[in-house]
This record gives sequence, C-alpha cells and structure tokens, in this order.
Amino acid sequence: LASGSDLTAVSDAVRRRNPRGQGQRLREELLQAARDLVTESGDPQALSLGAAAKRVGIAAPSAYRHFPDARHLKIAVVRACFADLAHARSVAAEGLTDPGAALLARAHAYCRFALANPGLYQLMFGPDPQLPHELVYESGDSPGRAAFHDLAESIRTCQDTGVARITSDPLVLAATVWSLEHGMVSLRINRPHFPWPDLDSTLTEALTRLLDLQPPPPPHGQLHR
Amino acid sequence: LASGSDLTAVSDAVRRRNPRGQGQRLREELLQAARDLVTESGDPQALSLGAAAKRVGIAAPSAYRHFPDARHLKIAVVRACFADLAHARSVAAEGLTDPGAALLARAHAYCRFALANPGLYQLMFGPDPQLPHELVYESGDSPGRAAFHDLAESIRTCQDTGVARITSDPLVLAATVWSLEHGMVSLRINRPHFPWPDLDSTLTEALTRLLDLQPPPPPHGQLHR
DNA sequence: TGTACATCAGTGAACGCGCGTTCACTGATGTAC
DNA sequence: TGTACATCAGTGAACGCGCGTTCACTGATGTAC
Repeated sequence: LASGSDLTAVSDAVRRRNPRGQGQRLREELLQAARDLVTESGDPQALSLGAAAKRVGIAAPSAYRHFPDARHLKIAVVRACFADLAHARSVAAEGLTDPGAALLARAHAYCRFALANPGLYQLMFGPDPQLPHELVYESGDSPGRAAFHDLAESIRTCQDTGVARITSDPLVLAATVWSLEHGMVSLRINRPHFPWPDLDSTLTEALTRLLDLQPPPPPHGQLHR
Repeated sequence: LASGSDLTAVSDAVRRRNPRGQGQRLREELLQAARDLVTESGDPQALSLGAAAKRVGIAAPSAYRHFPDARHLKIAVVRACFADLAHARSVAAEGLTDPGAALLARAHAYCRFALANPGLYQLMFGPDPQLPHELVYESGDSPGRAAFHDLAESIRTCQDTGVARITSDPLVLAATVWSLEHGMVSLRINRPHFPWPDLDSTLTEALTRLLDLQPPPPPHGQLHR
C-alpha cells in the first residue's frame, strides 16, 4: 500500500505490468527467483511455486500463466542447472592439452560447482520422483547422461594415450569416478561440521591412484604430493 | 466401528490398552512403525509422527506421551539405524584374520545395508538440520564418528601389516574410502534406472587400487579380476 | 483520427491436504485405606 | 474383603502453517474498424 521503492531496482515504485508480448520476462524472473531461493537457503525443499511468486512480487496463481504446475518450475530450474554444470566442466578443461590434466580439471570443476551450489546440487542429484527421466540420467539423451559418457570418453582417451595405465572398461571406471566425486561433495554438503581433509588434493590423489594416471610432462617440474 | 480382526495379529479385535507400567511398549511400536514407513516407501520424508501413530492404531496426540515432539521420534529412529549399521559392519568382519579382507568385508556390509534400506540410509546420511550433532558425525562421540575412526584404524592396521602399501594419513584415506562407498550407494539409490555396473566387484577393485591392497595369502588361489 | 472491442497479464478468495501441536477430556487400572 | 480414589494411557476437537491448485474476476494494452 505504501509506495516502496525498495522492491524493484529499476522501475519507479510499483511493479510495472509487463507489456503484451513479454509474459516471457516474468517466466525468467520466476525461474531465477526459484533458483535464488534454493541457493540462498541451501535447501532443495525451499523451492516452491508460492515462494517464487512471492519473491518476484506477484500472487501465487499468476505463476500458472507461465508454468503448468509446480513440477514444471522445478524441472526448468534443474534443466538450467545441468546446463550450468556442463558449462563449468567444459570451461575448466579449455586449453588443456594433456588428457589427464583435463580429466582432473573437469573433476575439480564438478566438485567446485557442487560445493558452491549445495542446494541446487542436491536438487539435481537427490532422489526426486518428480523429475522426469529424460532429465536426470535415466534416459539416454539426458544432459547428465551426456556428461557421464563425456567422462567415460575422457578416461578412454587417457588410456589410449598412455596417460592412464589402467585397462578396465572406461564405462565402469567412469561410474567409479563419478561415485567418488559425488560422495566427496555430498558428504561434505551433508556433514559440514566434520573435519574434512582438503578436497582438491584428496581428489587428485584418489583419481591418480584409481586410474593409475601418469603425471604430464612437467613444464616446470611442478608435481603433486 | 465394525469389529475388525485384521488390525492386530495377536489380540482379539480392538487394540488392547497397555497395562500400567507398559507405556514403553507403545513407544517401541511407534519407533518400529516409523522405521517401517520409511523402509516401505524408501522415502525419508514418509517419517511423520501422525503417520506412525495412525499405523500403530492410535490417535496422533497419543504419541506425545512417548516422544516430546516429532523430532525426537526421528532421532530415535536414526539412532537405532546407526546401531544396526554398526552391527552389520562388525558381523561382516567376524572371523576374518586378514585385515584387508576384513576391511573389504566391512565396506561391502556398509553398501549392502544402504541398498537394502535406502530410505533409512538417506535419513541417516542426508542433510537434516533436525538431527542433533551428537548423533550424526558432527560431534566426537557420535556413533557415525566412531565408525569413521574404526575405518581409519582398520586402514592403519592394513598399513602396519603391509597389506596396504599406501603411506598416506589413514584419516585422510578413511575420508576418501567413505566418500567412495557413500557415492556408490547414494547414486545407485538416487538413480535406480541408470545402468550401474556390479557394485561388489567395482568396489573391491577401487579399494584395492586406492589403498594398494595386497591380496591375502590365497587359501585356494581365488583372486580378483 | 477516433472509438469499440478483444486479448491477456495478473488478482483475490477459496478449497483440500498433511503436517505438528495444544487442550481439556475419558475411562480403565491399580492402590490405599 | 470391599470401596473410594489417584494415576496415567489414550482421545477428539481444534488451531495455524505452507503447500498446490481452481475459479471467476479486473483492468491495462494493443488492434480492428
């Protein structure tokens, strides 16, 4: 009722209704609000249609103009997160020629993403019957499944170039590597007060042993351990 | 209203009210009902005071005679689960003299427990601000922390006897091993439709490589791979 | 250029759901006298 | 041995909460004529 200038950054005081064709804009705002709710609370449960609507400054039923139901809002959030994670993983390996170094870089990027976005990570990888199969690793062309095969390929490359001297099936190894990454981050997320050892060095050492990785031809002589 | 003989297995028809001193019995029943709810649904969220009361056949407020609030019911369930897990782990290693074999046996027992009780496992190891620190790994004398130090000791023994040839800090190694176990089971729980490789052989191979385990003096010649 | 109208973004009230929790109570069981 | 009473296990009704969802609506914006 009282004119508040603290709600919207740009517009004057009251929320300006979106012009004709731009219902899209509110959709984006809802999506972002939902992400922020989870990010800020660190709790996947914090994602709800009503809370997102409230945060954007509209009444809850208005959200139904943009999402058929609450489930689809969640799906949209998770889909965006998978895209972000894939991006972070590929950016991390950019310019790295040694396949072992690239593999390690992607693994660290995965963990960094998880620890930086614990709530969203739990949303992506937690159990959730609401999320459709094609999104979360269940079906063949899901973004998560693509990342998994990417990891397996990356391991195969290491094997082919002699960087990884282990000879097991790369798909089986990929499952183990992914399990290790997931276990490390999800335990750290779930038990924040436990005296965890440094993740970076622990992960590097574990992957090196698991895959029998050879250090790259040292440019300067910088080695682990 | 109609006399149903299908509710209680032993007593005649209607629930017999517990005699004077035996309020304890209902407490046990509530605890078991809560466990069953989670076990049967596989969903930690299924644990609620009301649902447990309903399952036992009493009105919801009656549960307050036995638990101060819903949180304490959950705590009691988780406490019992930790005891079960510890028991399963120690039973699995009974009679095994080779420290490497004992370590592997306990690891497999951990995973078997998790996959057999996915709902309860998530309750124990999922993020849950409701659970008190002294129960879930945060404080020094929690049952989970005890299990962790047990694992570290087990690794140290392997090192001392030459069964594990890796020289890193056993506490750090324990964190890695636990992460691997947790990752393997929690991903399998969360993504049941993913084509996971066999857990037993994968885990054995991964632990063998991680700790550089030497096979025990073969009684018959049975080796992995 | 002006007016009448269709479109559509957003609203307010209301419902049912399961949850946790409170309150004053009922009534069988055991005990004191 | 009998009766009056205290104890205490369990009840029913009620509340507030946040959730998802429906419904008929309002009213500004753009367009057709």
